[in-house]
Amino acid sequence: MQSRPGRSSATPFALLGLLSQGPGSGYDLKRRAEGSVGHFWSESYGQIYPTLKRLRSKGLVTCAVKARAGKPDRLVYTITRAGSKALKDWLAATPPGEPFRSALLLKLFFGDQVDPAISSGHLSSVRSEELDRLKHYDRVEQDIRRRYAGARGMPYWLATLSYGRHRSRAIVDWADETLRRLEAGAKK
Amino acid sequence: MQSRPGRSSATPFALLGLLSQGPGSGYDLKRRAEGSVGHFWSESYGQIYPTLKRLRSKGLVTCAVKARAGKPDRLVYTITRAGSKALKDWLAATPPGEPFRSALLLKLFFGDQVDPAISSGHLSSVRSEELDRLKHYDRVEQDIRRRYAGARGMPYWLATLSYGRHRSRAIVDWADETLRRLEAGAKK
DNA sequence: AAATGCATGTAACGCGTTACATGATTTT
DNA sequence: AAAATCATGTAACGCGTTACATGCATTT
Repeated sequence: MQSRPGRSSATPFALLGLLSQGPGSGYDLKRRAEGSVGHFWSESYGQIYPTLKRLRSKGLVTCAVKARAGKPDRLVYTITRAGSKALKDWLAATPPGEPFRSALLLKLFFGDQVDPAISSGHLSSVRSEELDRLKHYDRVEQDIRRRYAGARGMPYWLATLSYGRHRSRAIVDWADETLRRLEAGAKK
Repeated sequence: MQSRPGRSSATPFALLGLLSQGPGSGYDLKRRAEGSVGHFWSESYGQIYPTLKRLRSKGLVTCAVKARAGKPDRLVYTITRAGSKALKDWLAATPPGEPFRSALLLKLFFGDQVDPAISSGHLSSVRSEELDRLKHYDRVEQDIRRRYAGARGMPYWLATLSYGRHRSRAIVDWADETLRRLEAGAKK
């Protein structure tokens, strides 16, 4: 799309991507996101509903009202040819460098201001969080291999999972190494 | 500090942390940040100047005007006892889980919508970016070891650098692995 | 009777970046 | 003569989250 200087948001394209896997309501997309791109992407309703309306006004999706007895109406969105084109163009564009900000590293960086046990504590915490994540990834992998066996997207889905594994593994290793070093330094 | 539900920003504490290493103006702090926490934290003037004023109104820093012939006046901020206390309290508090969002992974996840060469291209790009970063980290390490030899904070500064290395290394490994797998899958 | 799930949406808020405004000095 | 550096700030904007509002159905 256009967009002056800084502007740009991946959110509309995340939604188009999810819709490329099948029509759905805003509510659906939220749940679908949690069960797939959830490890590295999240959307809130405050983003989803307005964005779907904008996508519709641009002709990138269509919307149909599905009334169902007893339950609330659903607004089911479907991606259009134009939407599919827009998605593909975005996918082809070089992703922006991701500026990363870490409060953990900030705390660690100023670690000499506090008792070393505090920094060690932070490190131990993230270490165990990342170990939990690694276990979680194992479960997710088995789950999607079973549920979507043979799907064309599978290699790509597994690739994003693998990223998570490498990332978590690296953090665990770093935490171990850093805990050892800080301990050794304090003992001196 | 307090702060209802969602609120919280590490920015004031990043500035307090930088001021704990010595007094400085907003301009100074920006440059100081770039040369130290720059790899994992950044602040813009739009954040720095208003935040310094707020810190001052809370008594966490003091401000003195330094006039210098020829050059513009400087507003030099100094951390107070109360500021130092606030910083230490923040450092001791458990850092929040960091929600990470990646446009790269989003593009890769929907990779089956486009030519595989596009995903491979993205992977190659990040791979070489991270390799560049690794080289950069080497230079930075030599630099700070020389310039600040013996400093109390050194082990902590090196720890954050090490994080960057582990992270970059992991991304390179992942990219290599993923490039191989996608290639193998396409050939089948 | 209360809580949870389904389903859609809006309003308010906070954070952070970018762009702009100003103005003198020094470097190219 | 033009550009970069020093130095401080404000205004506008965009993104994203949280909280709120509504209302019916099902589960506890």
